[in-house]
Amino acid sequence: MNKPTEAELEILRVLWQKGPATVRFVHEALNAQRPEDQQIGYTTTLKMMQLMTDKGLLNRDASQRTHIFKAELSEEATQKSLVERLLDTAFGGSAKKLVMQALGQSKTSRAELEEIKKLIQDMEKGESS
Amino acid sequence: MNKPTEAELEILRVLWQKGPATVRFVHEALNAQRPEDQQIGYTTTLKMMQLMTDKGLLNRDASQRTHIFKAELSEEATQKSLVERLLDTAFGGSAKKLVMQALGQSKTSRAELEEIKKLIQDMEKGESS
DNA sequence: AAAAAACTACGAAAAAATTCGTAGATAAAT
DNA sequence: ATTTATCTACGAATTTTTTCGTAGTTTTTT
Repeated sequence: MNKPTEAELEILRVLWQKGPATVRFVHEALNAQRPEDQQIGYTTTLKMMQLMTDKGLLNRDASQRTHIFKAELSEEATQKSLVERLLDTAFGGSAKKLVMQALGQSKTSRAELEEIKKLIQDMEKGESS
Repeated sequence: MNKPTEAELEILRVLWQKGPATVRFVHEALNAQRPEDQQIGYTTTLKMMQLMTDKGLLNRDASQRTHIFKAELSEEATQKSLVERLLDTAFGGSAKKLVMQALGQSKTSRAELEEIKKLIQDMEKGESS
């Protein structure tokens, strides 16, 4: 029953990528990605992370004055539920459509394409029907 | 600049699937999918569709008293922008991760897998680097 | 032709998500 | 030892999204 909002996802992304971190660290990472004219305040990030902790999205180590937060759910688990949601809210359950959209619009590297192809081949092997 | 909200998507889905329709029709389709205890009011759907029309998401034929609405953007165009959004809000731009998630969790038919593989092969051909 | 049902318009309440300011405490710098 | 910077807590303002009630018309039913 987890559906992180957009703002929450931004924070999760930082934590997934950089590992457990302080509010300050996350905050700076967020603002680094934002245009000059829409930087957010420190307390906004702080509040956000506090709320996320209450919701169970984050986990905090408060043994030091400066708390360390980490994502409670793995990147994969969260992505899975997001894809699931997108799949049936917007794609009527068709993974093919989604995949083709995703590949069609982004410049995916050759190496990545190879990996995907391998995955597909494995799936085809593993399937009986 | 299009990012339909969840509630808006629900309406769009009806219109994509059923074609241009009245508020009444959409409204009933929506409530048909909802549990008894969270049905929405008619004027809610109406207002929603009016707002969507203002935003340019819908298009209305008001020549009759009972207006007929249709989705302004095609299902594909919208899906594209949704995938785009998901890609960079949750997958940090990595189409590979998204694709692998999508394939990993759904039972995609062998035929569909083939189609996807073909797409990938085409992409690999078309690329120079 | 009166009553009931169905429509749109529209203001605004309610709910959800985001943002921020202030206060009080601790640590760091001068 | 003072001042300055940094942190968390927390209430609340703002913004966005969703919901609905009321009013005024037109159509349909009785």
